[in-house]
This record gives sequence, C-alpha cells and structure tokens, in this order.
Amino acid sequence: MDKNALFHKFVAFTTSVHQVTHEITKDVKSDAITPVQHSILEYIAVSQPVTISQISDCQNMSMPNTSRELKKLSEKNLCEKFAVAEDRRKQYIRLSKEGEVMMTEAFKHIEARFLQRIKEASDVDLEEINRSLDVLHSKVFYSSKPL
Amino acid sequence: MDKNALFHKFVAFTTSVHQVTHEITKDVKSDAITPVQHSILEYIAVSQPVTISQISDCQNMSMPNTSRELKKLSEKNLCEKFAVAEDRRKQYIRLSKEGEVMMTEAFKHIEARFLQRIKEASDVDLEEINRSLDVLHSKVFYSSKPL
DNA sequence: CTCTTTACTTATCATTTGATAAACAAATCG
DNA sequence: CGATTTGTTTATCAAATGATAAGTAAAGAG
Repeated sequence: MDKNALFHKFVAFTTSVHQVTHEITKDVKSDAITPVQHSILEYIAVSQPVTISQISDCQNMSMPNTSRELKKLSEKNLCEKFAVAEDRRKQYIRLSKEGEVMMTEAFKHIEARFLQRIKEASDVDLEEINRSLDVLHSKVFYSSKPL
Repeated sequence: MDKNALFHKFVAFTTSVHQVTHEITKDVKSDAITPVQHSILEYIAVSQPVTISQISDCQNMSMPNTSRELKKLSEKNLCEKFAVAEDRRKQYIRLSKEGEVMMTEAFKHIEARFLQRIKEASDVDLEEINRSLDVLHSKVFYSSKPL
C-alpha cells in the first residue's frame, strides 16, 4: 500500500470534511453568539457536564479566554456553572434551559442537511458509510490526547 | 439502517477530524503568517494556479478580505500574481519559490505526523482506510458547490 | 501549618478577522 | 455605442480572538 498516495488522499479528505462541515453548519448559528462561543456550546451540549479546564483543553483555548467566553455565555443565559461537590475549586458547566433549546434547534438543522446529503444513498451504501466512519474514527482520527 | 444513529456518529466523527487536523497541523505554521494566511497558502499549494475569486469562494472569505490577505502574502514574497491571458480582469496566484519551500516543509511535517498515526495499521487496515476515505469522500463529504 | 500546585478569574492589549462602502478597469450584453 | 456585470482593489471600522500578567481561593504535600 502506497502510504504517500494515502497521505494525499487524507489531505484531500480532511479538506473536504472541513468544507462540508462549514456548509452544513453555516446559518445555523444564532446571531447572538460568536463562532467560538457556538463551538463551545456544541462541546458542552455533547459532553456536559464539563469543567472549564476540559473546555479549555478540548477547544485549544487558554484558560483566561475560555473563562471570558463562558462568562459571556452565562450572561446570555445559555449555560450555567455549578459547584463540584468533591473539589470546590472546580466548576461544572451545563447548558441552561435556553441553551438546550438553542442547541437542539441547531442540531435539528444540521441533521436535516446531513440527511439531505445522504438521501441518494441506498441501504447498502448506508451500511458502508457506517462502517467507514468506524474504521476512520478508530484507525486514523482517534484521539491521542492523554486523559 | 438507523439514520439518527448515523447522524450522531457523523457528528462525533467530524469533531474528531477537526481535533486531529488541529493536532497534526499545530506548530507547522511559521510565525511569519496568520492561520488564515496559512490556510490560503495551503489551498494555493494544492490548486495552483488559482484566481482570487476561487480563493475567496473556497475559503469562504469576502473578496476584499481575500485581496488584503493576498497582498500581505505577496509582500512577504510567499506568493505571486500573474495575468490571465484570456481575461485581463483576472489574476492567477501561485506560490513563489519561497512559498513553495515553506509549504513543502509544512507538508513534510504533516505527513510525518500522519504516518506516525497510522504506523500500527496492517496492510489490510491500510486498504480498509483507503477504501473508507473513498466511500466517505464520495458519499458524504462530496462538494455540492456549483462550478 | 507553611508551601506549592491546581482551578479559575480579572484586566489589559495587540492582532486578526469580518463586514461594508466606494472605486476602477476590463468584459459582455443589448 | 452605452449600460451592466465581473474581478479586483483600497479604505475604514467594529468585533472577535489570542496572549500575557497578576490575582484569589481551595487542595494537596511535606
């Protein structure tokens, strides 16, 4: 297997993924928040409850900046902080009711566009897609970050 | 096939792709340029020669902003503009000698990290990865942009 | 009980990015 | 030919982002 050719395919692929995510994601974000804030909310939505450090790590954002953006999101009533019983230095973040509504709405739009994208696919195709997602996720796009 | 489950897998997958590309890409970029500029250079490197409109389209950047960044890149001697014979309004962009060197270097780093990532993969795995890239590229992450 | 480390916040600043208005020249259309 | 469209530039502005210094309070280590 020619690894160099595979690398080129990999580059082209990731480029496409970025483009498609952009296409599928644009316009879903409310004007009330910035792209970075949206991305944070998405992360919270999927992983809540999370600590501020976790957000900082996963979003590749410094603690001070993460703290600032989270403060803004809290002020907009999109998420809320609450104490961690075991360690009073830490804080958990979760979406507020309003934040849940916004994110549910956003994901609904994204899902609709995703379904649009795969509407031509046969059942066999879908199985193949499913398997391909598994393969690439586990063998190429796995996380190498330490816990 | 449960399309809802597939959607969740899709979301998790794209998130991972973004994280991994970030990991694999960080530190490769010279301090002399901004992230947006790097991304433009990457696009030029892969698609040259390209017109300024093409860059604007593919990078989801307005013409004025594209023009500005390209000007900066030209001033840094990383790319150069040249006239299109058939249409004197248009301009082609290509990497300069210096730009080629920078990008070749960058891609070398990225490739090394990619290879590192798949070093555990057997030949069968590699074939599967190859096939999966094709499947997802053509059936999910295809471009829907008009030419 | 100090000392250090961890988790987080506040404040501040420079830089990058995004958005918009206005201009211009070449091409195309009627 | 004049009018419109296309491809690009210049200028300007506000907002978002990133980086850094300095602070607090709780936890953990010796």
